[in-house]
Formats: sequence, structure tokens, C-alpha cells
Amino acid sequence: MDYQFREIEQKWQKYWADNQSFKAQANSDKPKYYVLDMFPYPSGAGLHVGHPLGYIASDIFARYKRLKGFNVLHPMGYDSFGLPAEQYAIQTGQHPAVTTETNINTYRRQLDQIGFSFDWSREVRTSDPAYYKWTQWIFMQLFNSWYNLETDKAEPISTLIHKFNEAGSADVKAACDEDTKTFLPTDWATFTEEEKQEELLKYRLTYLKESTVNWCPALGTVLANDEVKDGFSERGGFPVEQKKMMQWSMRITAYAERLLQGLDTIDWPEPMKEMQRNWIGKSVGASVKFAIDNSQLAIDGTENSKLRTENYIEVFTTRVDTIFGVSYLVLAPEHEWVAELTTPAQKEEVEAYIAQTKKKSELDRMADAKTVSGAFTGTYVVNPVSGERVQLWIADYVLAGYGTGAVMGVPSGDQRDWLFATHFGLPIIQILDSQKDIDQQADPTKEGKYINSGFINGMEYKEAVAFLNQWLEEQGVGKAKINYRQRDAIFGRQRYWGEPIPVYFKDGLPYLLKEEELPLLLPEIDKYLPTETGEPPLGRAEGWKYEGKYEYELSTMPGWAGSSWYWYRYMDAQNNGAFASKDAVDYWKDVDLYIGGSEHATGHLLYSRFWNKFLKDLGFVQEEEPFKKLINQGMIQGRSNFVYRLNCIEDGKIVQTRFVSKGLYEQWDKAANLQEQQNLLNKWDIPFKYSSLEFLAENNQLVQAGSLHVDVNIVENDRLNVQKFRASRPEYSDAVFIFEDGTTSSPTGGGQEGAYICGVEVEKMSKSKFNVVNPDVLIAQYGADTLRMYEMFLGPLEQSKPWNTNGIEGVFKFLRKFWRLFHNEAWEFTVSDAEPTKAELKSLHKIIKKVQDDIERFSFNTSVSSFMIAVNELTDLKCNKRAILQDLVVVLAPYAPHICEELWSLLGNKDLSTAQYPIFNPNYLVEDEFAYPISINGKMKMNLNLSLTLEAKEAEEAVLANEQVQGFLNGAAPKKIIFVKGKIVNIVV
RNA sequence: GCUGAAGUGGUGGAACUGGUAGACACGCAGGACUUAAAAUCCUGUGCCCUCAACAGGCGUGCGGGUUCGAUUCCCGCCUUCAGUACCA
Repeated sequence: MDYQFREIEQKWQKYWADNQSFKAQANSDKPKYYVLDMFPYPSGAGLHVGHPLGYIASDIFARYKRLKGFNVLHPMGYDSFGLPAEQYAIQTGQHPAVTTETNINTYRRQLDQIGFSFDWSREVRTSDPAYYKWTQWIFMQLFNSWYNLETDKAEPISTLIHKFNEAGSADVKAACDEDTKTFLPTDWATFTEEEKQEELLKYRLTYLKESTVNWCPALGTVLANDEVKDGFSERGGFPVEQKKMMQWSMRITAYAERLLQGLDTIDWPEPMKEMQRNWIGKSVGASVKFAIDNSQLAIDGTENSKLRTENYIEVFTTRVDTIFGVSYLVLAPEHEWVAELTTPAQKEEVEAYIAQTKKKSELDRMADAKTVSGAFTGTYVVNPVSGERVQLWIADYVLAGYGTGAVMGVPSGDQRDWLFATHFGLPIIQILDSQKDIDQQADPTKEGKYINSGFINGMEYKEAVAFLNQWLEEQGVGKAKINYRQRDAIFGRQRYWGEPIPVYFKDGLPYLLKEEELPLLLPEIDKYLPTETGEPPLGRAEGWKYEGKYEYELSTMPGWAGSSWYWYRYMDAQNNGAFASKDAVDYWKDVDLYIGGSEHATGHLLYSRFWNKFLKDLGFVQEEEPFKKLINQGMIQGRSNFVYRLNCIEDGKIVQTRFVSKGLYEQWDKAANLQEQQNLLNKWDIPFKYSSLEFLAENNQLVQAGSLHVDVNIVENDRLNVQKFRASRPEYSDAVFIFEDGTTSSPTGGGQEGAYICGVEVEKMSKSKFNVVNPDVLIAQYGADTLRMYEMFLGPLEQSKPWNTNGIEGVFKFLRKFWRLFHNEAWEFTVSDAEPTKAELKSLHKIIKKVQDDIERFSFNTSVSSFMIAVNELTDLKCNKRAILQDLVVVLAPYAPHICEELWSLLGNKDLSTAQYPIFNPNYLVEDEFAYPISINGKMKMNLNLSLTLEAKEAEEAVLANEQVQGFLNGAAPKKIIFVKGKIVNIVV
């Protein structure tokens, strides 16, 4: 029989499901291997065409590892809480659980027909109460923990309470809020329960914190940064304002250093690690306090108690050694003290500057890096090392969110400060004797000895930094400090479709539910909108109170909650007594290979590492890092096709329309004047005549040329299917085409159709650009095995590329050719038991090695080519020998599992998933001759067969003795001969 | 601006450690089969010069360098894509 992919694929997909062929064993003598994909959000649009790319790669790897004798865990599930379902619910009133279920079913059907070897018995869904029970449980562990900087790990809150009881707060070294109290054990004993809870909250790893959010009053909801455009909501265009709100936060900053250090221990792409490093943003420096000289300021009248008691501005600097070169200080315009620190005389200027800053979007600020702007507050501050008074400015190059929102300006050492000082006429002080040309630009050198620098004069960089840090600390005006850019992560959404936070409030303080009360189920509500008073949707749930009287937390968890631990649930997905049993976690430990997109670099992948480290600190898991090896799959872009239309217009009415092929359109585009256009119209038999060929003449005639997106599904290899195009829309039913060769086709004309070539552009994949290709269509046409191999054939996995089905035919032909190896002319299955020849064995062992090497380095595209070469060779050798083909089936199986399983069974075997990968034997590849490329002065001229046993001297003689070589030398005497055994001979003349 | 990745025929791409650039596939052209088309099979296909063969020249974004030899290593520049934070 010919290759019947539909039948074969359905047959084996059913067999695998019925036999649970890919179920991972709970415990096994085999070594474990855990292959994980980033699970999808089940959107209504179905499986995105980019998704299968990574899934196919991981599936090949998983199948390969099974053949190599590993106990493989390869699961799949759904990140099923999320905004789109909620948005749909708001519009239709349909419960998000219902639409989510429908979408999941679509995904499952699509995944199944690609033939993935997932262990579906371990499927997880983040929106399933049996799953989110454990997400809530982890939240409770975080609430019940604090970060002890002495042991450098998270500990139960009870150890902190113990410390408070024994020694008070003085010796506690913790990652905590800034406003913790200092107290003695005797004080702690007198605290009321509320006071204790309030204090403990400042230490917990998840805690309530006032944060600024994008509040949209019209929508009654909080928006993410990317939902806000220029101060208006992206959806609807309503005004958005900054609003302070109590929000749950996660103290991820406690783990900043470990998150950074851990990167050196994992096998991830370097760009990915770099992104996380930059995100964490460690800088080593010092914090320094500049006293406010308030002799001319009426600060005493300020409401701001912090400002009144502190009366200094703290800056963070990475170059504390340049402190004697400070000639001004700058605050971010958004800094909370700006109003109080502005003198009446400067008030107008400062307010105008702030107003101007607010108008600029963040993008504007970035693009405009060269313009210098700022405003003087009128206030002076005192440099703690020199006692000098310097001016306090505000400027938008200082960001409120980083460090303390205040910067010291050192114009001689920092180019940005130099520009600022030059622009506003502030002094530029040289501080190192090696600084050059500082009247031209800043010189950030650390070389040389300090000058104009008081007590560090004459010192060098290292000495000065150490000395200053110590001095500042002794004087109580500063200290060495490490700063991280990363901030604590907000952990709450004012939305419905997410995990409820297992917390209730008593007297304004949060308390956890009891563990046995989990899961806290999402209550039913009438509408998925905020309440009239602006409470989150959960505020609508009637009678939803803890023990009937206490208010529950009304926000839900953010999208990343459920995905920050899911790989553990797969280890033991059905467990009701724990997020996963200790046995399961001890056995599977961590993910050996994780494949997914790089867009998750600073979100999911960072949060997951954070939770993993936390779970390890509490002894629930084994490994410090969850994902040992990570591979990024490239983004799949859309590849749009265009048709070109000429509209001939007379008196504002279209009198003729032609769709012209790409080449003709380009000719038209080049036509310089009406005469040339008229020539083309005549050439293409378009009945339209300009009454005048003068460009500027009064003319009510016009030929309008333009391009239109055309659905890529009716285009093959950039050639338009004209019939399908006419059928696609009523207004195209009588479309007239002019083909690439200039011939015309009209719907009534009939006859032979020429080639209509479409234009091409790479764009984002989207419905509106008609460039979305559904995997279902390709599977129906070519089968899953072809789709799998074609997606790999497209190019390196990690590279982004446009989706393009132009070459899929070649892969399909390959599979048919492969099938043919096992069949005779009449398509009858025929294999021989004859002894294989040397050439056949060589072909086989070449591919065994090649594929093995390729898979280990994730180069799937190159193995597809190699398979084609192997099958071409064996076809040429007319090889139908079992001894060769049986091993070839196993090698190809991870890529094209259905056809291989069928052939495997036709060969009389059972269950390809339990087969063994063939052992590579290098002896079959040993050659005794090699066709050496002979080059002269590095230019390849000819090949010459030489025995591989020849050493340099003999080879040189043999080469020079050759007549053809002498012909190329043309009498010239070789100066030197380079001989690389098995590689090349190069004659230098 | 900064960071990262990439630039090779008409197209996707290959060349793994500095050693025959363009494997494999698509497309295109020609041929076989067919009444015809589709499918299939065969041959050719980087560019230039040449009627053609032989031979030759040029060729991996651009300009230099190292080397017997560079797509690969070094320096400078250009373009595209992604990320981003004027980060003190």
C-alpha cells in the first residue's frame, strides 16, 4: 500500500492512548529524565502556530531519551487562569470556567493529532481547585516565613518570634520593611496581639504594602503598564491615574543575591542569563547622607514627619571615591520631598518643570537622552566629607524608582553629570591627577591619585573606597551598600479569574485560613465586574465571609502564581495530601530540559526560581535551581502575501480593475510618466486610454495602484490559486488577472491559467493580516509526521523565523520515499534478510551518529537533512534489508513516530517506545582512501585520491608526481606544501 | 543610548575544532510518461565572461588585518530583529 498517513496516524495515536505508552514510571531502575514545555494559556483562538515548534523539539528529545533507556517524564497541562477568559466573561456573562474548558478541549484535540508523547495522566490545570489548593498552600508558607540574613535562608516565622522573645529586635538580621521597630524582649511581651501581628507583617515573605497602581476610574479597575498608553487605557481610551493601594507583595528582593549567583550554576542561553542579571541589577557602592541646609527653608512647618526627623537626603553611588568632586545633588522630579524642599522663589520654576516632565512619556524621555533639563529647588545640601554647600536640583534623568531617587552630581567623572553641569554653569572639580581634558568631557578613570579631595588626597582608588566607607560609617553619615534594581513583586490582581488569596481580615490585619480549610474556592458572582464602590469583583459574592463574619481578601493572585511551581505538581499530580509526595520530589528532583520562549525571561522564569529556592529553604524540595537546562525556541513570525490591484478611474468611478502579478506591478511602479503607463496598459490589453498624456493636465482620469493582503492559505509557493481567490469573496468573483507572462484571465475565459505571483512581507502573525496558518490544515493535507519534520526542517530551533509552508512538499516526499524503501513496485511490504553490504552499513551508521550528535546539541534541522541523505543513498543502493531498515526506523522514530511505529510493527515488532537506540559502530565509517582537495595558494583546483595511510612526505611526492597537478603548477616551483592528513593539500608557489 | 542575537544563491538553510562555500529541500528551466492535466521520474541550476565545452574571474553585509588557507579568529563600520533601565 502507498503511504496512508491518515490511517496510520489515527491508528497509532489510539494505540498509544489505549496502552498509556508514555506513562512515566513512579520509580524505576532507569535513570530519570524530565523534559518540560512551558504550558500554554488555552486561548479561544486555538493552539498558536508557534507553540508546536517547541513542543515538537521537546517531544523528539523525550522520545529519544526513552530509546536511550531513560525513565522520561514528559507532561503537559494548562495555565488556565487569565485575563482573556475573564474579558470574554464580562462581555458574554459566560463563566470563565466554561470557556476555559471548551478551549482546553480544542487544545487537547490539536495536541493529540500532532502525536506528542505526553503522559496525560499527569495533566494539570492551574484553575482546578485541586491544583490551586496547593498554590494557596505555598502562599501560606510564604506568609508564615521570614528571611534570616544570618543563615541566608527563609525560616518559619516562629524562629523570628523566638528571637523577639529572647533578645528583642536588635540582633535580628532580616530582609524586611524599612520601618521596623527597635524593641527589647520586655517590650515585645507588652505588645498587644495586633501590635505583634503588625510588626511581624513587616518581616513576612508575603506582606501588605502600599503600592502605586494604574487606576482607571471609568473601568473601575487596575491596569498593567502595557495596558496604559500615554495616560489612557488601551481599551476604551479612558483616563488613568496613579493611585496608592494596599497590595500583597512578595519579598523576592530577599533572594536577589541567590538568584544572581544561581545563574552561574545552570545551563541556560547566555542572553537569557544576562537579561536576568540586568533585571536583578546589582551594583556595589555606598549610601551617603547629605544634610539639608535649611537655614533659608521653613521645613519646620512641614507635615512630613520623616523629613522633619531625618533632615538629610540619602544618595546611592557606585563611585564613593569621587565624593569630593560633587558639585550638586539631583532629586527625581517625582521624589516625595520636592515640594517641601523648594524655596518660595523657585516654586514656579520647579512646578513648571514637574508639569513638563509628566507630559513626557517614558519613551520620549529615553529617545531624548541628549537634551539636558532640570530645575534648581533653591535649597542647599551639605557634603558630609568636605562640609561644602552644594545646590539641590531636580531633573528627569533621575528615576524615583531606583536607589533612593537621589543622585550626587560629579561632573568631572560622569558624562551625564558633566553635560548637566556645563549646561547650568555648575562647577567641575578635578579629583584625580590622571583625569584628562575635563573641560571637554568627563573622564571616568579610576587611575591615578586623588587631588582636591581632602583627607583622601594622594590615595589610589581601592584604598580611597575602603577608607571612605569606613569613615562614613564611623561618622554615621553613610556606609558601603549593595543596591539591587529589582523590587519586590506585587502579588495581587483586582480580578475574578485567579486564585483566591487564603486570607481574611480581623481588625484591619490579615490572618491566614487554617490549612484544612483549603482550597478556598472562587465564589460565584453575578457579574465579572468591579463593585459600584470600586471593590474587586469578589466583593460581589454574597455572604462570602470567613466564619460568616470576617472579610476575605478580595483580590486574587496574579497570572504567575500558578506557573511558579507547576513542574512539581507533574511529579505527583493526583496527590491530595501534599503538593507532591516527598518520594516523588526526591526521585524526579528537577527539570532536566525546559523548552520555551525567551519572553518569559524576567517574569515566569525569575518567579519560578524564587519560589523554588523558598521551597528548598523550608525543606520541601531538593534542588536550589528548578530548571537545569533551558532552550529558547525562536518566535514564529507571520509571512504575508499580497495581490496588486490596478483601478482605472474615470470621473471618480472605477471603470476597469485588474489584478496584476508581482513582476508586472513592479514594472508599473517604475513607469515614470503617463506615456509609459499607457504603454503598459496597451501591452496588458487593458481597455483604458488617457485622454491626455500630460501629467499636470486637467484630467479626471487616474490609474490607482495598490496592494492588498491575501489569505496565505490560498497561496502556494507565492503563487495565487486564482479559483480560490475568486471564490473567497463575492466582490472578487469576476476578478480579472494578468499573469506574470502578461496573459489575461477572466472568470468566463476558461482555458489554461498562468502564474499569478504574490508579493511577500514578514509581519506579526495576525488574523487581520491573513497570514495565520492553522496546524490542523497542514495535518489534514500532509499528516502529523510531515508537520513535525517540516517544523524542524525550517531552521535552527532558537532562531526566530517567519512561518512559511513553501518547502513542506519536500518533507512529505521524503517520508514517502522512506516508506518506499520497505515496499516493492506494487507497494507490497517486502524486506530481505540478506547480509548488508559495506556501503549500506556505512549509510546507516553515519545517520546513527549524526542524529545522536544533533539531538544532543538541539540541532534538529540538520538531522532532517541527514535523514533525506540517508534515504537517498539507500534508495540508490536499492536496499531493503531488515538489518539496515530496522535500525533506521528506530533512529527516525522520535521525529516521525507514526510512520515508524507502523513500519516497526510491519517488521514484526511490538511497541517502538520500548525499543533501544542502535549502537554506533565507528568501524563502518573507516575509509582507506580520501579524495584530497588540492589547492594552490589556498584556491581549490582539483581532487586527488590518496591512501589515508600516507604521511606528509609520501603524500607530497604523490601530489607533485601527478600530471594534472603539474599542469596547474605550470612549471612554477612549489615553495611550500601544507599537508593536513585527511583534510587538505595546499601548494604555495 | 545600552545589552543580546543575526546578516551566506531566487527562497529556507548547511558547512560541528581555521581546511573542497552553497549539503539537503523549495522554486525555476528542460526532458520522460500522458490525448491532456495532476502525480511520478530523470537532467540542469551562485553570479559574470563565452555560441558552447574547456578554461578563467568574482563571490558568505561593508572596509581592513592575522594565516599557507577565513562564512569561521581580530579591529572598525553598516543594516535588521529582540530586550531594556538616562541605573547614579
